[in-house]
Amino acid sequence: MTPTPPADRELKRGVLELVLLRLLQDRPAYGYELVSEIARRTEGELEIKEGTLYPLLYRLEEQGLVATSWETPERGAPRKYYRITEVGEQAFAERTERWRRFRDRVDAVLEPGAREKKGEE
Amino acid sequence: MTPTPPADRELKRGVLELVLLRLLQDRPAYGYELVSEIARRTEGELEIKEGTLYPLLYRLEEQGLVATSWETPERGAPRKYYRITEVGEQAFAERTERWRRFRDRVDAVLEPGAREKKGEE
DNA sequence: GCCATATACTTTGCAACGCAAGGTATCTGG
DNA sequence: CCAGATACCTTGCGTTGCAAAGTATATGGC
Repeated sequence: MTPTPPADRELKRGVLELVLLRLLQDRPAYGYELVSEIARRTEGELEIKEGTLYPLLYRLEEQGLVATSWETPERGAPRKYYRITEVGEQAFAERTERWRRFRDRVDAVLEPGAREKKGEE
Repeated sequence: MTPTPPADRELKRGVLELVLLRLLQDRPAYGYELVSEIARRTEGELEIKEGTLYPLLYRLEEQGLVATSWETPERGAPRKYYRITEVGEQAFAERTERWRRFRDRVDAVLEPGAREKKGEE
């Protein structure tokens, strides 16, 4: 018996990058921090594991949407900070638009009262 | 060279089954018909190919969410009709709820004005 | 000093699923 | 008879979330 059916796995695909870019818009952050930050900001709905986050960040970096820099705090292990780039901002805008269109289309289909409304009956 | 990077591909995952169940709520339909029906009802946003649809339908059938029956029209090739089951109706309700929660969480994070609103500043 | 624990990053291998590409069979029209 | 539309099915691949395991540094208790 799963505490809360984590069947949402597939739902996350396609929005995780978008969500990450959004978080980095507020301020640069390091990976380990983002794991809990995502869970908090999405109220656990999009909780991800390290095995998901790091490859995801590498992809964003490859695409030039984020840039990195190592920083060594007074105490604790070194951190790799990620910040959003200009290109990343543009990508964020585009992908947000895409998400909204997608979301609206799905909602329109799900709408119980929709039922064709094409005119004919 | 992909004409338009099908980045939306990943977005579809997780909602396609839901959308299919929704369409079958209106009336039973056969596979080939659903390909164009989905495109029409979602204004092309969730357009899918046969290579996607059929395996998807098999999965739904395995899960007992839809049932099938062959029908041979007066003219044309035989058709395999899919209709939603009782279990399918329940699954639809649950998954719709899940979609709404997911959608709202994503929207809440994207919201430009959100910026923490935790109380502290 | 040593070891458990927490922090922080990385990698490997697996499974799910959309899709391109190809295949089969039936019917219709020229 | 054959081209094309209809309708269904299958194989193989790429992407990506995740479990699991590994590395390294710092801290506190003994």
